Amino acid sequence: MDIELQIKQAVILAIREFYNHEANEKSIQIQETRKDFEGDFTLVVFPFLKISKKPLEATANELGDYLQKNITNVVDFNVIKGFLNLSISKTYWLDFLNKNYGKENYGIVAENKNPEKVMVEFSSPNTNKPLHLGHIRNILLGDSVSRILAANGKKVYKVNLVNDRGIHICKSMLAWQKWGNGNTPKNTGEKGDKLVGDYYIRFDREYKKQVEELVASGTDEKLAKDKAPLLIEAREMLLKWEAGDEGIRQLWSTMNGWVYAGFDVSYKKMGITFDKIYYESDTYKLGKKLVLDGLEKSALIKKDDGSVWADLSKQGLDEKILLRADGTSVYMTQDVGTAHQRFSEFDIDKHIYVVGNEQNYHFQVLKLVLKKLGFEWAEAIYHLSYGMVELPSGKMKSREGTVVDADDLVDEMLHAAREISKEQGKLENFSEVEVEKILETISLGALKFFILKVDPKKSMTFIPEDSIDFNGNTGPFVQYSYARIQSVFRKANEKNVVIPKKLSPDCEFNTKELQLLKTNYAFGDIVKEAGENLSPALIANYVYELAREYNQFYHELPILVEEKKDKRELRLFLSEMTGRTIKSAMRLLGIDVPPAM
RNA sequence: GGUCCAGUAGCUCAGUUGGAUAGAGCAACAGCCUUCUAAGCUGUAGGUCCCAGGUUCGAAUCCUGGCUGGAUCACCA
Repeated sequence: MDIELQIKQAVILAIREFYNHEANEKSIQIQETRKDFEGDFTLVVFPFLKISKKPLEATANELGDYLQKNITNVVDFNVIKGFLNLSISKTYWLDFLNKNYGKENYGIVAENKNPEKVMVEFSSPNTNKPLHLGHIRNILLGDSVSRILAANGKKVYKVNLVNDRGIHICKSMLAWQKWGNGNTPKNTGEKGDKLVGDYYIRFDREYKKQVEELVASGTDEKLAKDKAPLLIEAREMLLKWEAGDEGIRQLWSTMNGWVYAGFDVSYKKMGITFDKIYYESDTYKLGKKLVLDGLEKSALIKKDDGSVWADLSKQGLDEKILLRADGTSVYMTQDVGTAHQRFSEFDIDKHIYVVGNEQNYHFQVLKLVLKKLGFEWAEAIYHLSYGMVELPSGKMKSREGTVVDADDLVDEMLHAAREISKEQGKLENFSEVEVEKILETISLGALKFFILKVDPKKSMTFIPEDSIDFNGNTGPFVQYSYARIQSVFRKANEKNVVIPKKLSPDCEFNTKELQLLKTNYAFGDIVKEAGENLSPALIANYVYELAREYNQFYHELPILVEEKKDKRELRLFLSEMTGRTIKSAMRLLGIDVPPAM
């Protein structure tokens, strides 16, 4: 049984016996002992003083005594202030090692027989411009969260909802019609999403020019923005699209096709896949029927002009429109529809939306509307909200060209990895194919780790130089530690050192070995907790700690030199455990594992 | 103005849900390559945890009030 649980139960018994009192679980706090003190686990004694009616020292000693006598694995204790530090026997830790040694995926739960089904929606790009750094944060979070959920035994569906319709697409289409000269990705060699994005920018430029001209000729600015000829044309195009105009539809699907080809390249570069891709052009009419049903049940209200609203004033919000006066639907209506469709189609138990925090209000409302409509799964939707990615120079603005393009960024990371490796002569003994593979692994690992280590809900600053740095709290450092561990085994093998299947019971630890062991011990809990909090950052920061412990440890303790046999075996054991834990953690983050360099 | 989120070292970030003397990396300084990979390790320096109250054995963490920054408050998606 888990030692922490064992201690907890013993404490309950002790309190019942000594003080004739039923302690509630929550008052019993057991934590890992801080490094500077002796012991493995610490019981906080303060909460029991009122019950024991005895001085601090006496209470702590009494409890410590009881635990030592009643739990075989508690071999010693000491009391410092209100903290009871318990030392756990070496046998317990050895058992832990021996038990988990054979597990290839230590800390990861296999898929249950009857798993909870979770859908994760992420990426969700518009088809009028290429992916940028903001999308990268979204994509990496979505991918990583999916992996963490899967590692907790859930069945995960990764889905993408492409926003392929609307006025913004029409702007790109119109600009291409006017100034495109028949350019295609094929005849220009340009990536499709970039090509289309260029025309979106072109539209904006020409549109601004028109607005300026109108203002110069005396038109009110607000009016000018609304009445610029280009915008009117784009609106007309959208109407035609909605009416199913064949020519427009043709152009639309051609240009979107270019964009998808471009996106595929970007996703592939990042190693991202989806189980299903939804298109808004297929789903934008969904939800209308559900809203009308809700109206019938009087869950919603109809105004004089015929528009339909949800009244959320009781929940502290205002009213939200769901159907316009002309009966057409809005974004919210659509989301109600797609959610309903997904819950019935996939029979999912939970739906996670990875969407930026600018939509916090939207998802708050969505949940309330679903509840109003009477769907019992309304509580099962979760908005994984994340903050913006800013640059040292400030915010990214796509129209002002200050965005960091996703492909460019990945390429730059690769370039930096190449330069640094060349400079240090790290990859001299590898073939060209191997070198390319390693560089890709490292540069992508650096990017992913840099993004994921930050708490999702916080906005973050992306510093290009720091992201490319391979020292310190970075992906390459974690990969490096793993590679070193692999190297230990390779060298051991060369020297015919056999790694035993089981450690002998008289194997001794020193403090550093114990530290590393305890860090490994925590991994399973971290995975579980990260799943509950939907936080890859937790894993990232943890695995960095582990890699650091490892590096400090092995720096001082050569393994393969002459020393007592069981000591050597213990270290090989620890290496392998640590290696597996690091590898598992990297996989949860979506970071590739490098070979032993 | 209403609502939500954030504020921790010069910079970028952790801080295990209220515990012991608040931690890393970067940048600065001083060291460590015949040992397994120096993409590393050791040390020095660096803190009003935004401010003020409150809750209690105990607060970076919880509550209240302020300050600063961000998001949002569309018949856009």
